[in-house]
Amino acid sequence: MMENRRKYVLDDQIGYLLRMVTQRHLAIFNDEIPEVTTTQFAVIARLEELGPLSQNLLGRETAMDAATVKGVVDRLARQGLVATTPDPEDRRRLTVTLTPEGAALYGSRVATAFEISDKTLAPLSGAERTVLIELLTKLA
Amino acid sequence: MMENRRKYVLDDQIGYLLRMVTQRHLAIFNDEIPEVTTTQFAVIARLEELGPLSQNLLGRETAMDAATVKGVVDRLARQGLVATTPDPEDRRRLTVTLTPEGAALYGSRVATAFEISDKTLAPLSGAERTVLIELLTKLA
DNA sequence: CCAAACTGATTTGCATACAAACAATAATGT
DNA sequence: ACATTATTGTTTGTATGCAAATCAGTTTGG
Repeated sequence: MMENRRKYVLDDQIGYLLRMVTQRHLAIFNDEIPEVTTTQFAVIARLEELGPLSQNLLGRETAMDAATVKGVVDRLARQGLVATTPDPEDRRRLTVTLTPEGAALYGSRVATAFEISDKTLAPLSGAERTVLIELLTKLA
Repeated sequence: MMENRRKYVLDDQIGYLLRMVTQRHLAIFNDEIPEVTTTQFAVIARLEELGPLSQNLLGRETAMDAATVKGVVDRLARQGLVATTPDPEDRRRLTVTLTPEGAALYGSRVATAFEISDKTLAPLSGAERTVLIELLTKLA
């Protein structure tokens, strides 16, 4: 008698693994860069890379929906790391700009951000890291 | 003149990739099993696997902290999928039990849960899936 | 035995995350 | 021109997720 039905082991499910690895990564990030969160840093990095963006476009560039990006931008603005200005061309738009303080934070923390990625991947060899990034990219 | 400093490309960072893959997975789950969330299903699956557990232990078994698991259990209890009873052995403890309704939901949805994992991994070959799960397990 | 340390649960506060509904504005087709 | 449609941003509601503080109950060391 063969038991053919696979057992649903939570720990083997992709969703559960993603959640746990994310938890570990967030903890490392929070230790190393307590001033901002991962999402806030993502916004700053994109603004540094692409220059001023409308709030909606910024959301698309950082994989956040409109409601989420609004909250993130609000909190960054409260910290003085970004500024928002109305767009005279399109009165619906809100342009989000990196402030000098935001740019300074980015400049002083990029190296640490790389270290955070390294620490997260520390249990893997170099080759394994490359494979993992490739596979996750296919799933993103 | 070699530019030696690596550029911080958000899309290559493990944290950003994890967030995007998780988003895709959550969307698939929500499509297929709208009655409960991924975390709620994780709680149900663990209770099915291990039987009644104290709320704190349940949290450890599902990688949720005490505050988070309380919310999840409360919402599951409101839906009648789990029940909580005080533990006479240790008056601090709250025992969480799967109700018949919860067990029925699990039974009727496990197969779909497998399909969800499959759909999430659909862009990968069988060999790639195995590798990915192995690598993520090392990072969890 | 009993103070100190520990554990279980709750609460508050903050930060994502997404769905749904909405208002204002812009673009489009006829 | 103008009604339809689309886009941008805001708001509300629900659900994680974690830190920190607190309270109640249990265990342990001297």
